[in-house]
Amino acid sequence: MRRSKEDAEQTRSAILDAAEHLFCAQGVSASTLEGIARKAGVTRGAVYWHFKDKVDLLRALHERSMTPQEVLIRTAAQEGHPDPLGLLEQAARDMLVLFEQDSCQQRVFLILHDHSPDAEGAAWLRAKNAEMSEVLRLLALQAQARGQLAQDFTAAEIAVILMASMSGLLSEWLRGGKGFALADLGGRFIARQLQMLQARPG
Amino acid sequence: MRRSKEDAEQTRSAILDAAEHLFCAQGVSASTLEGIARKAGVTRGAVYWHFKDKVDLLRALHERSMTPQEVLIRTAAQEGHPDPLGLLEQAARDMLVLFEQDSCQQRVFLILHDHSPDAEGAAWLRAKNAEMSEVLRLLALQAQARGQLAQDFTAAEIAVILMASMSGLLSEWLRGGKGFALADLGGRFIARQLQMLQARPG
DNA sequence: TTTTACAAACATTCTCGTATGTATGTAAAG
DNA sequence: CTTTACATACATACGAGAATGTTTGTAAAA
Repeated sequence: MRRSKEDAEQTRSAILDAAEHLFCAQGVSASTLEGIARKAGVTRGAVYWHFKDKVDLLRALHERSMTPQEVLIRTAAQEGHPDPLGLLEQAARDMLVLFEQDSCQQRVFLILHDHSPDAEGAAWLRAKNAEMSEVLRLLALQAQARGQLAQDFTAAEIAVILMASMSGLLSEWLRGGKGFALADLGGRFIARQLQMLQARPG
Repeated sequence: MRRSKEDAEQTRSAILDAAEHLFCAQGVSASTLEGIARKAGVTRGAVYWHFKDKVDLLRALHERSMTPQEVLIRTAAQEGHPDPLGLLEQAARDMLVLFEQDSCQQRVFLILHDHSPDAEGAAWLRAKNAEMSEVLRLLALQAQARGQLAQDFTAAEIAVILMASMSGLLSEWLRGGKGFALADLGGRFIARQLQMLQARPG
C-alpha cells in the first residue's frame, strides 16, 4: 500500500491521466468514475478522496494542461512589436509544432471541443477563446495602424478568420487521423493567409 | 389520444425535434429517453414504438437533415465545369446561406461534432467528410489542370485547407454565439481564400 | 496517537429494456 | 350499416443493472 505524500501525488496524477484518456475516447458523460479508477489502478475511493466529483476532475484536467490558445497568446501578446504580422505568424507556427508533439494537449483539446454539457467547461473554453480572439484583434489593429493590412476586413473580422482557420486546422487534423503534417501544411497555410490579408498595391 | 396515421407521424416528428434539441443542449449520452419523451409531450412508450433505441434515434436525425457537406457537394460535384474555382465559390456561398438560415442543420452539425462515442455516428461523419474532401480535391485537380492554381499546394492539401476553413468557420460561428454575419464574412473569406490559392503571375 | 490515503461495502438514484394494458383506427364479414 | 377481428399507437408498470455519493474500515505515515 502506498501512503506517502509523493505516492499520493502519483496516484492523483494517474487518475488524471486515466480520466484524460477515457474522456477523450468515450466522451465525458459516457465515462464512469469506476472505469477511470480501474484504469488508474485504484478504486473509486481514491477518486473521491482526490476530487469532489466528475466536474472537479474536469477542472483539474484543464488546469494542468496548456491549451493551444494559451500557447499562442503567450508568445503573441506583445505590445508595440514592430512587425505584428510576423510576430503572429511565428506564434502560430510555434503553437502548431507544440500541438503536434504534445498528445496530452491534443486530448484536452478534444475533450474541451466535446461540446461538454457542463456550464463550467463551456464557460472556460469561451473565456480562453475570447482571450485569444482579443489578442488577434489587437495585433490586427496594430498592423492596420501601420497600413499593413487590406482594407476589406475589419480587425474583428480578421480575428474571426484566424480563429476559424486555427481551430479548423486542429480539428481537421485530429478528426482525420492526423492524415497530414500539421506544422508543415498548417504553417504554410497560415503564412499564405496572412499574406492574403496584407495590403496589396492593387 | 392520437391514433390516426397522420397523428402518429406528427408524434414521431415531435420526438425527433425533442431529441435534436436535447442532444444539442446536453450532449447525446447525457440525454435520457425519458427527457426526450417528456419534452415531446409523450412517454417513453411512444419513443420505443417509433425507434429501437437511442442510436436509432440518432440515425433518424441524420437522415432527416441535410449536412452542410451534402449541401456543398450537391452543387459542387459537377464534372468538366469550365470554371471549377468559381463553381466551388458559389457552392460554398450557397452552403453558408443555407446553414445560417436552417437552425435544424446547425443543431445536427453540433450533435455530429459532439465527438459522439458511438461508432455509427463517427463513421457516418467520417464518410461525409471524406466525400466532401474528395469533391474538393477533384475540383482542385481540375483547376490545376487548367493552370489556375498556385504550385505550392497539392490538390490534397488544398482540400485539407478548404475543409478546415469551412468547418472552422461554422464551429466558430456556432460556438461564438453567432457573433458575426456568417454568410457575409464567410463568403468574403472564402473568396479571398480561393483568390490566394490561384496562380499568381509572380 | 492522530491524520492521511485509500479500499470496501452500502444505500440510493437513474436509466434502460421489456412486458403488459388499452383505447383507437381500419377493414372485412355479415 | 353494424359487428367482429385485428393492427396501430401509444401509456403504464415492472425488473435489472449501472453509476453515484456516502459511510465505514484500515494500514501506514507523520
